[in-house]
Amino acid sequence: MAAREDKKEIIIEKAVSVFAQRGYYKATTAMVAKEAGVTQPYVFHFFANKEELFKAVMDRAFGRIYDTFAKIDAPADQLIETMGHAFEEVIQTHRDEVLMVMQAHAISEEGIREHVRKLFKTIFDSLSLKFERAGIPEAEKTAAHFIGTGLLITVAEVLDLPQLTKGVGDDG
Amino acid sequence: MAAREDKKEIIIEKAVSVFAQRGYYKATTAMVAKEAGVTQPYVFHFFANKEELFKAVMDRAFGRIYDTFAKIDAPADQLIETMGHAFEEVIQTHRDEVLMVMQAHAISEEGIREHVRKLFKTIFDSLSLKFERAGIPEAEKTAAHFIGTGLLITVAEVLDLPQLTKGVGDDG
DNA sequence: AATGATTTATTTATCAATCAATAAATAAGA
DNA sequence: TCTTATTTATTGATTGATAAATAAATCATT
Repeated sequence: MAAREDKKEIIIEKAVSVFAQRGYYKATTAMVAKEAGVTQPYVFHFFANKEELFKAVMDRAFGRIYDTFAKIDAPADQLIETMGHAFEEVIQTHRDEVLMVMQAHAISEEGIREHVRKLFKTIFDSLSLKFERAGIPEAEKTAAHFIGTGLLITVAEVLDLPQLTKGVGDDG
Repeated sequence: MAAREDKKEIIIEKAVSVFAQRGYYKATTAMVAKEAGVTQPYVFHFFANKEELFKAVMDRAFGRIYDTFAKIDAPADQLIETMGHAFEEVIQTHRDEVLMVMQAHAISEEGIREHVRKLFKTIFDSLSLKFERAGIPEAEKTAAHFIGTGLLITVAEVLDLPQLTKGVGDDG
């Protein structure tokens, strides 16, 4: 029988796709449990409530994006382009996670909103620092633009409006 | 006693703020009814279901943003700046409506998503056309960037991260 | 103008469904 | 046997929605 940590891991993994596809409110703990091959009440053995489960899922998804940017090391004049490509790659390999992260700001649960706030701030700060260290002028503005582009890509994906991203990513 | 259309109007008006403040799923028809000074079932006398009510609310909010841009007439070299200022003004005068529109893409109700898609497309097309007619190069890309900035402002507002919008709006 | 009939507006009461969460019971392994 | 892992059974709370009842307004007729 699978060890406790394994089961917890599986639940988080499956919850990512359930939350991503249905959104926080339409995703039920029963669905997550079913996907993970576990009974619904057993989810609450690992997470105090639905909110805590979602936070764990967000940490997982955010972490992947954070790590993707963190490990990039390119010369200043290619940094933004390289990071842009890296982001596009994450979107392809972990589409659900990225879309979920970029839509999380719309969840009106106070605890979640605060958590999401911290995660966005962490990403923004690390982007700013990276750009600043690379000697890129207006590092913060560039970081903000980077996030704004991510949001735009998400809306284009979710609403199936590819026109919105035609030519996006060509420059900074 | 208020005429039928008046009541419907009042319900939409109050529903805007309820939906904006609580989000689609956490907003209940009972709350909307209470704010409008009406009983909960009576809301269903005007709208077939919660979804239809929300669509009406979205039309109202989107319409305001659309009209704001539509009536702007400025020389090409000042158009984007003028429109940016106009948008900032709408955010101040009708904050709830703007934030709601910019977050609507995260609602996972199929009917709503399709409606939101059409509204976003309408705005994007009209922005593109306006920029194109003004002789602005890369009109579509500019329109997309405009929307992306709106999304960024929304996230900054909702998550209380003013750093994200420091310096945003200074250029195109 | 007063009265009664008829339609329109609005409420009370309630249903059926869903869901997160708890508690108690059982199975498995050490 | 004792602990850990997991399930069954159940609950309490919400919520969108419906149906039946009431009140208010409108209108026709005397």
